Formats: sequence, structure tokens, C-alpha cells
Amino acid sequence: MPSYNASAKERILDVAGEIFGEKGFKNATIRVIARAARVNIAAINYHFRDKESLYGAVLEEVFSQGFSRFPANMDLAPDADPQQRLRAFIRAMFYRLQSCEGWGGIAGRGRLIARELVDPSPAFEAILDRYIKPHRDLLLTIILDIMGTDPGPRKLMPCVLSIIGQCVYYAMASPVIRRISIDNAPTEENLDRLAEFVWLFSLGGIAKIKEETHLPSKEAV
Amino acid sequence: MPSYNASAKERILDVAGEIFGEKGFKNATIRVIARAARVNIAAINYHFRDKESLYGAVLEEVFSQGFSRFPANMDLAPDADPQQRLRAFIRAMFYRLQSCEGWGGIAGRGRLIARELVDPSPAFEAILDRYIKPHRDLLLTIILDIMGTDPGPRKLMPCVLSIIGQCVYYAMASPVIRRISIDNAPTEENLDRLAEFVWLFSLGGIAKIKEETHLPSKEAV
DNA sequence: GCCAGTTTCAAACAAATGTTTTATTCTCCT
DNA sequence: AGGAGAATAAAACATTTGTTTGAAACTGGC
Repeated sequence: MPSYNASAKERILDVAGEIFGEKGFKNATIRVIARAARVNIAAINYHFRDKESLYGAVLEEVFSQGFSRFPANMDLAPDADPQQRLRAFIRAMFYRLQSCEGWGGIAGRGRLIARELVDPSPAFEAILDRYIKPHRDLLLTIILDIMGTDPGPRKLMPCVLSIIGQCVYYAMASPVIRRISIDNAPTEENLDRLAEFVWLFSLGGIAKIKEETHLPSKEAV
Repeated sequence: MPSYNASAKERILDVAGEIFGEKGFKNATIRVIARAARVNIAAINYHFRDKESLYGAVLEEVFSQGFSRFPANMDLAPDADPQQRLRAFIRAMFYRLQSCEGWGGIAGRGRLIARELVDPSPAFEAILDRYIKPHRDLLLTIILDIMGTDPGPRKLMPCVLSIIGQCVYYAMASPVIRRISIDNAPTEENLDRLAEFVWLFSLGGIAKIKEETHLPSKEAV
């Protein structure tokens, strides 16, 4: 995070992430961003051409930093079994999405990603290829290793989506979750606890899916 | 769904749901809504005072219709066991969120709800009390019935969120899911298949959580 | 010391957009 | 038929907002 005396370009990039995340692309105005970055309005267009390009740069910066600060194998022993790899994957996802050091939880950049999932901007296509798809593939192999056998794409991909869905939902629906639940402040303790829960829940889910897959006797429709 | 010859007010309400869902509140302009509803711009302000009130009316209408068309006990036998009640709950949620008769999946009103989860509008507060919270409480009792014993709020509420999270994620991230997965068109067959998957996955998750809860021997930190 | 290139600044521009106004048409009751 | 109230239409208004412009200030190298 750029300090108070960082260059104008860095300050803009940093502040824009916060404001885009909080307000969304359309509601965030370059005037507000400029004021928060202590910069003239024209400086934004000078350094980033236009608002949309600035947004693209922010998106790339946010993903790059998020994945390098919290890689999917965070705190993982080199010889860890697939269950522990899943645990690390989920925990990294929680920290990346919600911790202050990551995408900042409720008020911060996490919502920027949430918004992209709901309606992706043009700049998101590159993010998909560079970050999301490799991340999905990693989870795919972890699940395959846990199961031991391939249940086929009709079961495997939903496993991926169910696991990612849980992680993402906590982050993207946090404004509502805070209203219908409690204890969801993104403190380190809560993130660890929730990640642990989602891990166990998902292990149970994977086991159940595997069990049902290898009991094809019930209904051979 | 109001027919071609419905009253102007009905046409506006109907069309506004579609356009708000597709573009979001800020990006949807009353001029576009007016043209699509074959109505003068001023008619919107005449019938709904201002844009924000129109949005509030749309939100209420969307939730009211969604929950009455697909109640959480959809197709459920009166004497069903808690597992079947969970199945119906999840299936109703998928249909409500994604089917054409419901909130219309990808291009339709489903994304309106997704946007509300990410950043709720002032009008959402009432929706929370009238629809979301009772819905959450219903799921709470179902999970309690499945488990048989109360694992405490630290385990119970996350179960709710994990289940709802899976359902919502399929709907709200559908633009991205379509890109990283396949077979996710909201046809009746696919919705049934996915709901069935999420049901099994969640049953496994609940079982695992229950199992871990009643093995408190491992680490009594 | 001076100059080319870079960066910052204030002001203005043009387009979009929610809202209001005023007039006209429609509807229905007596 | 007539008229009061509801509904619709066209135009104008006031703001907001992304972008551009042209000048000023700054920076580093000769």
C-alpha cells in the first residue's frame, strides 16, 4: 500500500481500488478519486487515459497483489495430503477476500471482485485467464486427489463451484450477512474459524458425493 | 407477467424489473425504461414519484412474486422428513433464482437480487424483514431437525450460510460460471440436477459438522 | 543557465440524466 | 353533454460527470 508520499500514479491506483470497491464503477466518480488521492482531475486522464482504463489497471493490481500475498498453498507443508491442501486453499481464499491485508472485506476491494462476478467488465476477461481459471484447475486437482477417482465432470465441476461459492458468498454478501447473522467481522480469529468450518463442510460434501456416485444402483434412469 | 395491453403502471413495473436487473440501478436510465414500456418519461415520475421509489416497488414486486411462485416447501409432501424438506428448500431456491418463470436467471431479475446482496439499497431493509429473515429461520429449523441436536450458533448459522451461499453463487456468478464451466443454462433439467447436487453436498456437510461437533475430544483448547 | 520532456493545474466543454412544468387528452360519473 | 380528475405528452431545467485544452510548474541532463 503506497504511503502518503507515494507518486501521484501510485496514490491514484491505491485510492481508486478503495473507491471502486466501495461504490462500484459507475457510482465512483473520478472527481472523488482525484480528491482522495490529492491530485488534479486531469492527472487521472494523464496517467491512465480514461476512467475505464484506470479501472482495468486497478483490477489487475488488486488480483496480482491478492494472489501473491495469499497464494492458494499458503502455510502449506510441502508433503501435505490433499485434505490439507483443500484446507489451505479455502483459508487462503477467506484471507484474500476478506482480510484487511487482502481485499479488505466489507468496505474494501473485496466487493470489487463481487461486482465483477455479478457483471464482469471488459477488463475481467484477462483476469479470468490469468487468475481465475488456473485457480479453478488447482481446486479441481485437489478434489480429484481427495476423491481418488474421477466422478465425471457432472459431479466434479459442481464440487468446485460449491466450495468456491461458499467462500465467495461470505465475502460478497457480507453487508447482508452482517444483518442476519453475527460474529462475522473479518478478524483473523473469525476468518480462521469460518475457513475451518467451510473446509469441514466441504469435506463432508465431497465424501457424500463420492459415496452417491459409487452407489449407482438406486436409480439407473 | 403483464401482457402487451396491461396498464402503463404495470408495464413500467414489469419492464423496470428486467432493466434494473440487467444493468443495475445506476446504469438503468428512466428513459430506457420508458421507451421499453412504451410510455412517456414523465409517466414514470407520475406513477412512482421518482426513480428510487420505482426501484423499491420493483424490488417488493420481484420478491413477492418469486416467493409465492416458488415457496420453500414447493412440491413437498406434508409429512416429509427434514432431509426432504431441505431438498425442497434448495430446489425452490434454484428455481426462484434462476428459472425463467422465477427471477429469470442470467439476464433477468436474478441479478437484481445479486446486486442487492453486494450492496443493499435503502429499499432492501424491508425485504430483509419480510422475506429473507423468515426464510433463514426456516432453513435453521430444517438443519436443526436433520442434526437432531443443536450444535450451537457457531456451527448452525454457518451451515445456513454455506447452503444459501451455494445456491446464490450459482445465480449471482452465472456470467463467470458460464465462462469457466459448461452445462449451466438454467433449463429445468439443469436446475434439477444442480439442486440435487447441492442437496447431497449439503447433507454430507451437515453430517460432517455434526460428527465433528460430537467429537470434541481432539483439541480442547 | 537553459531547454526538452514530464507532470500538474484551473477552466471549460459536451453529453447524459433525473426531475419538473405546462398543456393536452382521456375517462368516467352525473 | 359537461366537467372534474386522472393520465399522457413534449419540452425545458438543473446537475452531474467524463474528457479535453492550454498554460504553468517542475525535473533532469547538457
